[in-house]
Amino acid sequence: MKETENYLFDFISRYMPLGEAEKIAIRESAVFRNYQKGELLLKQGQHSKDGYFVIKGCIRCYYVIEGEEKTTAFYTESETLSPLCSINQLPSEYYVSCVEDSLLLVSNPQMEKIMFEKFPRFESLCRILSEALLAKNQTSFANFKTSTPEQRYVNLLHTRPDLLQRVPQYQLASYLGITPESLSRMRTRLARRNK
Amino acid sequence: MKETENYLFDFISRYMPLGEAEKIAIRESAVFRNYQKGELLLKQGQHSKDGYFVIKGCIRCYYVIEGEEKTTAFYTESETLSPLCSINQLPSEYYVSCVEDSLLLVSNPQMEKIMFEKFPRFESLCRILSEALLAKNQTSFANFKTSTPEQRYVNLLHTRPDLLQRVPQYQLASYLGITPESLSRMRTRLARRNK
DNA sequence: TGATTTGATTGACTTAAGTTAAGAAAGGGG
DNA sequence: CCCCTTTCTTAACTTAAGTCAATCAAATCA
Repeated sequence: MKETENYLFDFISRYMPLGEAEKIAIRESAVFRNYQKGELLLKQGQHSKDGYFVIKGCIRCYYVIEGEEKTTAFYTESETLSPLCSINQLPSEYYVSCVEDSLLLVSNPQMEKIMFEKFPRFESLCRILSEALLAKNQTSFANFKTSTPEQRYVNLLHTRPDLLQRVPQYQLASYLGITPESLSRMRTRLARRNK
Repeated sequence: MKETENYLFDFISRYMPLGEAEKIAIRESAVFRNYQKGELLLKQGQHSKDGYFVIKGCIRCYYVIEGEEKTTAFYTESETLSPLCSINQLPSEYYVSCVEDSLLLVSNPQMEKIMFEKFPRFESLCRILSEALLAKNQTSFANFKTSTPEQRYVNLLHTRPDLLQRVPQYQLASYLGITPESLSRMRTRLARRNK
């Protein structure tokens, strides 16, 4: 457990140095949980305000549209899945499942509220993190819009090469906005071209 | 000016009720600025930490890729453009320009810091707003990924019908992830189909 | 191990997007 | 009002993605 706490502290300190008292507070209230490969953390229709910070493993968001899974996001080590429905109070439109056995830090607004009251700097931290996530998300979206499927794939190859190993190809396909068949053909096309 | 302040207060109060002292503080430090149609608020390569809240008008983000403008976002009344480069300190990769004469509230981290120190609740507000923006952005991205160009266009027709009037079609095209020619053909296709 | 499920590939065909180029329509400024 | 710029449309052609179906490979499990 010591190790996973240090992992978390290292991550946080990239954004804000932590005092001892604050570390203790986190140690006392942080909830770490293990999930198994294939486990569902959230189903469509459920109400959940939980957020997840990935210590180890990989989780995935997907929609089911006309019976088809459409994967929209993967979260791996040091990445945060923040809930979409916490503000509007609507039921979830998507699923969250575990791609691998994973260790996650789980949070929710009630826990955060308590922490913010005790340590206002945590709210500062969360604001900064949230702004950073927003910036990252906007950049990814812009990148997606301005690229062809092939450019997206090549880009993924460079920016997150691990994903190609960790995740089945049919999930990557919808993540890239195409069908599994198209991705398969694209790969053979690229292989032929680079030979 | 009274009117534009009230507009801002109304927006904020959707998220958090404001006390009189807080309203006064905003009144004293808020910077409103008018921009003309076509004016550039940010150029590629510039360093800027300014954020913009649109009181009236429309602004647009676009990249220039191989000489082509690729529009990635429009911001209209009550929407916020938060800077992407404030954290990483990198030069901007995109442009921001005014689609129409616009009235904007301008902010930057220095101003925010002063406000946060005087009124910690502002930081709370900014955290909440930022989380809401993140959720909205993630939902838009997921929607984009899981839709065909045609579905995106039809969806835009329903969710932001005003944009089609305010913005030239070639800018909408890249916003939808397609070329102007494709959008034009798509429109005739749809018109023929619905007749 | 053998059987079953799951994931990846391939092929044939359809559809729509990208590209290039030309011309028409609309809008703004003098 | 006309000219010029900007925006939109149309056409012909190329390319690649979607779809459906069959097959192949690999992982899982009884």
